[in-house]
Amino acid sequence: MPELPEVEVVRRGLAEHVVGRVIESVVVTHPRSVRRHLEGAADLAARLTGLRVASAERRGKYLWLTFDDPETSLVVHLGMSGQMLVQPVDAPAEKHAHIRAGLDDDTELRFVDQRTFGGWQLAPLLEVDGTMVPEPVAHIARDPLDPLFDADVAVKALRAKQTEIKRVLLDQSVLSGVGNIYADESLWRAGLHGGRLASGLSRTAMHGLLTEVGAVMGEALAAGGTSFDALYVNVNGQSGYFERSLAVYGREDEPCRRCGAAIRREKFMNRSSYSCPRCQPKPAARATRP
DNA sequence: TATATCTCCTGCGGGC
DNA sequence: TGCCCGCAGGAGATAT
Repeated sequence: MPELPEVEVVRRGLAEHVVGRVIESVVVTHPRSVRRHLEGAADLAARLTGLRVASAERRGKYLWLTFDDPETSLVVHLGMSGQMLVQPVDAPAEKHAHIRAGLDDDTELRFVDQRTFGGWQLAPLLEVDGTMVPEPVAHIARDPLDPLFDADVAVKALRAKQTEIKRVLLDQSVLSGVGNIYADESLWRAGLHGGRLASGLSRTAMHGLLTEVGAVMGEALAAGGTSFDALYVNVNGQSGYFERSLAVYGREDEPCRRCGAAIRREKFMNRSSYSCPRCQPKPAARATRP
């Protein structure tokens, strides 16, 4: 499941292998992968063809390519299972390769997506808070690895929410880049249960939590990301190693690495949450939702 | 307006 | 062996 570190690994790969290349052809074989491009697959293919890639950018979990045509950007979201692979043009197509863009160096940029939650779309660039971003990314907050990330602003936005802190961590319009895995890891490091009310945390506690979010993401990025299966890989098809460093996610009934208590798994927002019952005590019932 | 819930999708594993 | 069901979860749509 690609979160910020995994997406950044992919962005770096695109910067190395795709920037400077000219797109010579585009073939879309699964319409759902371009469902957010309302003008349709043929329009996307026609407008991409002939463009030279100028840069690979990222905010949170969104990726985009810019081109020598400053009016256009290609926005990519990997969803749960999306991959951006750079392969020799004659390499066998992957089972779920839904978009193939031929480049001018006899390679292909392929969008492979088993669960089809991700996709490509073309969008104009807008200036938001002093930074040019594609229109679909305009509502996404800066992420903790953004050089212009302001922790004080983020703490204020997080504490303004009258709901559980984990729900707010997953809200990309408040703080971007955090998904289910790193939310659980950050909360464990901060010693906070995800059911705590965001507005009930002190500034100091929220700053501490943000510090842990940045730390866990930085460590994951250094390890090349987290991988549970073949669904997350970089542009060369290689997996990361951070899974080995996860303290709580996916470790139900295993001992907490801090206190030894058995890690618990709970349902939250129709997905699993992992925490330590001793290090992360549940808040009073009034502030907890099942 | 803010918050909560539903829906999309596919492959895997477990149970029968 | 084959079928059914639950699970995984990002984010937009819809409901409250």
